[in-house]
Amino acid sequence: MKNEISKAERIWQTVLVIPKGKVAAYGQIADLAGLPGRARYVGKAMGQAPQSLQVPWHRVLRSSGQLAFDAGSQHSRLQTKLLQEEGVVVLNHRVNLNVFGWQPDLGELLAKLSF
DNA sequence: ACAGTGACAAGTC
DNA sequence: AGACTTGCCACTG
Repeated sequence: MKNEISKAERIWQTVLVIPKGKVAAYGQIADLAGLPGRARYVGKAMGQAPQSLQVPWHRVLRSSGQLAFDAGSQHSRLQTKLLQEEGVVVLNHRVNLNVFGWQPDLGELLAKLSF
């Protein structure tokens, strides 16, 4: 025990702030988590995130709006399903960021992330 | 310490 | 629009 809050935890915390019905890009999460340029690490950290945190990984996708997983894979289907259940329209393995893209509010970030 | 790896992103053709 | 190239840097063996 030594490092209090690892980078991965900051990422998880940030993802947890994504409101239901919205989606965010990996790079965006990395940026909000205070780790600009660490988009790749975000994805890796997601895989390590424990279930107990209930991280809404399905609300995280690529900057282009495409799902991060391979089309047809079990993961992508689950992600699509979860998103649609939240009201997010997923067409052709992608999401319209103009409509469902998350635009973080400074107030909420301060309240939940306390940066 | 070093090299390989990666749920990405932006640029080029 | 699709395929390829480069940059990024934390993590792992």
